[in-house]
Amino acid sequence: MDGINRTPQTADEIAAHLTEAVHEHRILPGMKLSEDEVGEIYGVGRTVVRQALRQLAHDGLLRIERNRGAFVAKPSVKEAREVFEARALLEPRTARAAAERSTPKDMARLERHIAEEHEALSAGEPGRALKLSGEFHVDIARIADQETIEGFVRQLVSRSSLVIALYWRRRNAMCESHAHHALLGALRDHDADTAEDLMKGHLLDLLSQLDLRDHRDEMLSLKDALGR
Amino acid sequence: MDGINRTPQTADEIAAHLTEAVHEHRILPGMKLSEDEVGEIYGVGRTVVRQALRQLAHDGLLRIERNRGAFVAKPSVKEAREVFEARALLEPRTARAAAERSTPKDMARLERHIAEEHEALSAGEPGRALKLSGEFHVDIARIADQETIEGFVRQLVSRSSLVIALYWRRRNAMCESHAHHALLGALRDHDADTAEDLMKGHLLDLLSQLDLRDHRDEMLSLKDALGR
DNA sequence: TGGCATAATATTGCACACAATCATGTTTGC
DNA sequence: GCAAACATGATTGTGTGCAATATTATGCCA
Repeated sequence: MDGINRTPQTADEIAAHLTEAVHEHRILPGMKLSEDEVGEIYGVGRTVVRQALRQLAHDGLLRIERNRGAFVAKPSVKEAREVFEARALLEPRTARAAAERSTPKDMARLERHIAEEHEALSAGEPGRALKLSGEFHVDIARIADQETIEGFVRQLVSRSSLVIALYWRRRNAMCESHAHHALLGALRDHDADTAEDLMKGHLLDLLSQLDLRDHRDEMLSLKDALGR
Repeated sequence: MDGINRTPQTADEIAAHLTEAVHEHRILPGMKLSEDEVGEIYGVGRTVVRQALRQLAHDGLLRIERNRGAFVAKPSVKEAREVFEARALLEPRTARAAAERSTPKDMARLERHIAEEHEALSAGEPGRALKLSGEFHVDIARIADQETIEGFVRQLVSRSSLVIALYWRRRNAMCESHAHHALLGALRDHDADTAEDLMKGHLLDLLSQLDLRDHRDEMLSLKDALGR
């Protein structure tokens, strides 16, 4: 649908593919990504894999330890708060700009996004729903025609996926699609104020559904300090 | 003073060294950074250089063209506006947070920064002054204890250096150190409102001193399209 | 003389081989 | 029996050689 080549070959494509796997929670925090292993999966040498891994590490998704390997990052509680504070600074104002610039074509795209999100939830694929939910936020920055901020939001959404994987309270469902639906309405009506407020509230909702007590990350870091 | 090893060896060190050169306007937009050349300078192989170059490209400082090489990016007018819009979203609120958390140790560090900035201007080293001016902004994010935003600001400051190299109006001096001095005072007094306002105004001042007329970048892109 | 096709050259893209370093399992001494 | 030191295996770090591709130079033809 979106990509022609079925198997990613270049470093950027592999990085994008791995990022998507993180978004869908198919790759979880703490997992090791061996160069040989990844290279064998995609049928490329270690040189290309290394480039992709360093790229993801630069975005904060991986943590490369010298002569140890690349591990999926496990954001600390502080890091989790920082990610959502940064999103709170960037996204509401970006949603306002998007509301002022939105076109019918953008609206159609967002509607399709929401529809797929619903579909994924109905089909019992929370990972795919989460990925689409993140892409929704990136798309708003794209509608605002702010490529620089779009890059930041993309990175923050990726790291948010890790945060959700670690600190999400309820495993069952993310019943947040109505927030996206409301945002869609504000964008269609070019209601900048409402769009900004909705986005701000949406991000606060997300944050409030996280369990960010201090001892949690210490437990996790201990757990893998002894039990891998 | 800051680094023990005089010659950068690892990819991150080389990337930092090159970034510093961009900040000091010793490396200008459009310049080509050959892998062999850079590798010979630092005494390392092309593998390490390639990692550093791709890292800088990911930050938007370089543009890597396939089988062509790495060239220092030349931000378009749109990109320049985006950079300062992103800074306007991030830095004022971050200055507010810094004002609420600033310690005497932080103040001493900032004072030393400003003193060095003055010194560089007096010594007729505008490049070094510009670099220190950028580090001032990054330091405020550090004082706010926001590592994620600090990373974004670091990237935006780097790209701002490129923007200034391309679109700055007056070549003579950047008499903006008084703005940094005023900010220092607000941070010392824990005056969050003033700090936020000062930062916002400071960024607007910077933007207003740029010549962002539309034809400028087309001229530049034409110039190197035919005359290298 | 100007335009185009072709050959030569230089630079990057990639895979591979060797070196360095860390983790693990074994052995030895107390 | 326990701890520490050592040897072994595995994984990453880096340099180098070959292949692919873009640019430049050259010669031919109109």
